[in-house]
Amino acid sequence: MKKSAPRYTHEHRYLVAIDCIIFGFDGSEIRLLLVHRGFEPEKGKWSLMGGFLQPKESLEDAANRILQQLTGLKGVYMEQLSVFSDPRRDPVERTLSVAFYALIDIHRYEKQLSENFHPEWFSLNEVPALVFDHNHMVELARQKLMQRASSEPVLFELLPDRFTLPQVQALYESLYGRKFDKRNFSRKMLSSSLLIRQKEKERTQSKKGAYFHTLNRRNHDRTQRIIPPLTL
Amino acid sequence: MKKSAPRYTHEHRYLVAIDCIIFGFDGSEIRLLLVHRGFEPEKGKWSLMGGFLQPKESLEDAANRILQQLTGLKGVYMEQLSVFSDPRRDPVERTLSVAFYALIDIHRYEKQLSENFHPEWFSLNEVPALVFDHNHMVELARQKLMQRASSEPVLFELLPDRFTLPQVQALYESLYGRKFDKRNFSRKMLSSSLLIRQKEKERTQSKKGAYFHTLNRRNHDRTQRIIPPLTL
DNA sequence: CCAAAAGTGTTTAGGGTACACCCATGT
DNA sequence: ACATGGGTGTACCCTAAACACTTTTGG
Repeated sequence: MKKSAPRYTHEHRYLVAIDCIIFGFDGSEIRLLLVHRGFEPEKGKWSLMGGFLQPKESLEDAANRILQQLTGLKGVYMEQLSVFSDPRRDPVERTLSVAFYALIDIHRYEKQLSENFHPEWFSLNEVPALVFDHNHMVELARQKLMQRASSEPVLFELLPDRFTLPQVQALYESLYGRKFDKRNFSRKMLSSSLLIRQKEKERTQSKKGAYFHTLNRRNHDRTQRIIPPLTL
Repeated sequence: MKKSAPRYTHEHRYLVAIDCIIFGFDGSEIRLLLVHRGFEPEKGKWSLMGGFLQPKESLEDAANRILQQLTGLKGVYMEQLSVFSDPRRDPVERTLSVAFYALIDIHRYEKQLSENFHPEWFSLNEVPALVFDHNHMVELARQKLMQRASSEPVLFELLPDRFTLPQVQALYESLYGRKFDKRNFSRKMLSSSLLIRQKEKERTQSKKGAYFHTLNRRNHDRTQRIIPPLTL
């Protein structure tokens, strides 16, 4: 009730940061790309890749810019997670942070681009202590991704253009921390008509070889529950 | 570990607003509480209830403050929806807006408290043109609520302490814009053991009267998919 | 007695789950 | 030949969906 006719001129302004939770998949488990924080406070500690919002960009623009700085990738799948706004989350000055999570094909990631940040991939199960509330962000992103992936085929964003069914299964198992039955899993996947089986096989993982598949982009568009609830 | 730290002196700072999408249920359909915007630009147009973030509060604090200003209610179910950050969304000055949606028991809402804002309840199907990107926010909130409600019993936040099964069904039907089969619906609801049937009946809607029910808060806590997917 | 809404049970079909064996190949 | 991982089919169960009649009571 304190302002009867609020003018913008009397309002406070805040720093706005973007932090990116970058997921990748190494073929057997989901990983997280972290960097060494390059400035005080908490310089040198592990951190999510982040940056400040610039005057002429939207948050989505900023997130893409930051992601590209680190990975060299553009046009990556990305989603807003949440804003973190505890007044004391950054001890230097009050800063709001908008967290985004991104799913990238780990093989397209170009190491050399980002040497300044000393980035490293961590297993989702072995995330080190991070600056500020970044551990919390990671945990929330994991949960949201689990939820999302149970109703939409987003996890394919983590896979290369050609992938095998056992790879897909390993991906789901890694995210949900569970084993799935091979037969049921492949039946579900194939019945979605999301996958197109190739003639070639992948032969490094087994003697018999596993068929490569590609995504059927046509069906991929429909956000309908193509992948059934997965009975999580 | 922290040293006397530099401020982030070269970074820009931004206005941060909060906008609340306030849902209610009048017994037959879901409604939206809108206010007359009290200041320029777009003064007098319909708008979501909003306000600016204050220096010592988190966004959640601010959203609760704003909601209480308008409705007199505290401790309301509320959730962060998204941040809207198009650089040109507010023509006066760049403003980020964090949208929250809230579910309130429309009967607890106290008209008199909020006369300054000339609030009015609108049917979700007849939302007028709103300022800035508020129509977009409403649409997104509706979608998110639908999603949420299909896996968690959140919609009970819209109902009074005692309610009838036909009311619950009308609520779901209003949100999803579909009819459900009475028999299947009540079986699902009752099998969740979320509801406790009372001895009294509600008698204004029908001659026979419908049993009141209350929420079983014990089961309500488990976020597990108590309410089955509802086959949307 | 009639209108209006509330309450209740059965059948069927589809999808999820559990479960075990053969296949292809490199060593 | 054998070890390793890849691929496939069947039976059961549970849940969702479709569907219609009886009950209550105010007018």
